[in-house]
Amino acid sequence: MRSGSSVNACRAKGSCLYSDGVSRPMTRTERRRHSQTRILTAARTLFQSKGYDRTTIRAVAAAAGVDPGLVMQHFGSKKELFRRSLADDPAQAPLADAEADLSPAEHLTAALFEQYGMKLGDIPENTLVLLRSMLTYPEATEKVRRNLAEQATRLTSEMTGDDRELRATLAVITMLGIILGRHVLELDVLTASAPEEIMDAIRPCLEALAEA
Amino acid sequence: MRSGSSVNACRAKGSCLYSDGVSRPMTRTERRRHSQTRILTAARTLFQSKGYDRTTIRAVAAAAGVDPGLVMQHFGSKKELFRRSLADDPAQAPLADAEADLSPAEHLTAALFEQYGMKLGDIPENTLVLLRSMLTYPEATEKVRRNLAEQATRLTSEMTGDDRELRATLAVITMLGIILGRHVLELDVLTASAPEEIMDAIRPCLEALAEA
DNA sequence: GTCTATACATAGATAGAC
DNA sequence: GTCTATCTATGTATAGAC
Repeated sequence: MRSGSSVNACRAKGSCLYSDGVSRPMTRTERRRHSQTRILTAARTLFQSKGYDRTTIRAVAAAAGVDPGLVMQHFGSKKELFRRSLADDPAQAPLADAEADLSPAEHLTAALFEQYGMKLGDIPENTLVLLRSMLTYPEATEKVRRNLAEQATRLTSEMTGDDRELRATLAVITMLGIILGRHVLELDVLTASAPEEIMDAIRPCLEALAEA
Repeated sequence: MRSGSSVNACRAKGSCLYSDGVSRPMTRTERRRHSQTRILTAARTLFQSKGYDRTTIRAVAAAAGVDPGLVMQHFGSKKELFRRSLADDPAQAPLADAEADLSPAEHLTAALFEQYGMKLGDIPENTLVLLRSMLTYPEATEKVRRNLAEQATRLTSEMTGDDRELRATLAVITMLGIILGRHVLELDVLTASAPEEIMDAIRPCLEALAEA
């Protein structure tokens, strides 16, 4: 009975309604993609809230409404599932060129806000997945280290002064701290403040770091 | 044979040499304290470097040169062992009163440095144990949240301006970020800089936050 | 006080039925 | 494609011998 098995498949993976409003059985490929997506979404949610170690394959499968074995079938290992949870970054926007009429300090601050500021309100899940595990999962630690160093280097190239590398690093770390405080530690003062308020409050601080 | 068992005990727990240079058998209480200390030291080292989840009772026991069962005997559970690794804070020095001739901004910065600055070079292990697990071990998260909130409140009381609570929180978070970057993430720019350099670089930033 | 042995739970991963 | 059953490893915790 094809319709019967189709109903089962639908229950397992959610709605089977297509854009034309007609419910029909999925192809193998479609169903495969659908499952993968569901699993990946569940994985991201759990990795993000509990970190790598405390997120189990079994819990991911349960949250996705599939069998644990299926998770392995699709992703091969927990490590790989984690990697895939980090991937597919939604358009990691490169730094735009500076407005011509900005001072160096304003420019650096603008660059930081462009990179982080827009994220203060709504951070991509990939980032939060990485941040949550950055202190305890070695692979995540290394990735964060590289990201921060890269961002600091980019800033350094636009700064002056003997200690510009140090100041650039401090600026990057400051933004990291704010994101941690707001989205991971969830300090109530930070979650209660609007992103614009936070940016306004931290701006003088960043501009101070920007100047030699 | 008392001397024989004494030798064994010594090997298990290190030297039995006393201040008078004579090796003699320990009392039960002495040996108990000695074991506890060894276990606690090993636990702190592991919790600090690998975090709560990846630190196993077995690894702690191995590092301390004792049996896993003994760890349980002394501390009852892993949670409790972790708590004890956080305790015994070496003199959590209260904030000293401000020098009379400091501006409010300088005062706040001085207060932060007194609290954190001295730690930039040499952080108590207890603190690092807590920080390493603060993103993944709920009990640690909560403790950090409380600590930060408390410190921010203390600063807020000495500040002015509508957004002083927010700015105080940002100041505290900034210091946290630096400590994380230097001692946990171990960003090479930060580990390579002297504490004084870092303090000099971040001072204008903190003073900017201190002013309404 | 300390260690051996083990109970008990839960993890990641694999093999094969459907 | 998906699920059941299971293997294997490892963890915390306990009971009892020494």
